[in-house]
Amino acid sequence: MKNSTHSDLSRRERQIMDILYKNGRATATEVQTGLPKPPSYSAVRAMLRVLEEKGHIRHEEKDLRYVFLPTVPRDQARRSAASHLMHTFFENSVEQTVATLLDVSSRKLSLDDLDRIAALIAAARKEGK
Amino acid sequence: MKNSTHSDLSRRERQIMDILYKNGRATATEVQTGLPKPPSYSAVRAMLRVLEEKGHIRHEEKDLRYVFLPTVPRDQARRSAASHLMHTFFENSVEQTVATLLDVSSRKLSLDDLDRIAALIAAARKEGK
DNA sequence: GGAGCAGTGCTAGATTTTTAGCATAATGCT
DNA sequence: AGCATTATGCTAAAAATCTAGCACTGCTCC
Repeated sequence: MKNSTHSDLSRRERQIMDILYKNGRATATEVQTGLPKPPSYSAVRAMLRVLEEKGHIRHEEKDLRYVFLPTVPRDQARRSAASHLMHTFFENSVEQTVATLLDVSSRKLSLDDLDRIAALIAAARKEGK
Repeated sequence: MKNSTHSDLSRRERQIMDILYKNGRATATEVQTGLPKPPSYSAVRAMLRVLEEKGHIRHEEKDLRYVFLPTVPRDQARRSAASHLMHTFFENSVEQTVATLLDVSSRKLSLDDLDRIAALIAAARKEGK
């Protein structure tokens, strides 16, 4: 069993996984167009094959095409990505992380959004009690 | 000038940058020990040299040793890492991101912590108004 | 029915990454 | 002074990544 931390993927592999996590699933062509400085189609296919061999992704057949998706469930991937971010950049401080998130996207937040976020805090408080 | 998105670093380069962002700064030896499956000291040095050539890091001399640090200021790196996370895994939703952060570290959060986070929301609300 | 897509599988080769090894310089100790 | 230790600089080469090309299959639409 491979311990597949996001951080021991190669550059292209990581870029591909990012697309897959973002979209949930994607065909080879979609991956190709999503990639920075897109390589040839065959190149993408080869990389997908390797990722599959390594167990990071799997494919399903949909209307005669392959659709690729991560083997690790999205929720789990999210959690570990979030942990890694906090750990690497924010000294594991939720507070600092949230502060930055709010700051980065302050333009796009409505009052309703803020209400919902506040509700999350309240819920956490109740839970912790 | 290189457009240095975090995502077009090689595997080792990324691992090294993570250590540097986490610690703020580090000597070659510290980088070495921080690396998963640590390679030889010379290997680390070589990679640091490359990272420096590419402009991702620089070094200062401290007591006759080199101390390496990222060229991009920590705050800026934080912001773009946080953005990338939200974008890749959370459909740009602050709310969902925060929910996951809270969940992941619920054990470690005191009521005070939650108060401070709530205060951030309140501040954002005031600001937006 | 066959020409033209659009997809897959595989392989060989170029390019990058990653690594170790060796030479050299400065320090500190005996 | 001489030696061990701990740095740095550089280079060659192993290993891994990344890429393109070709062969094959199945579909569709003249």
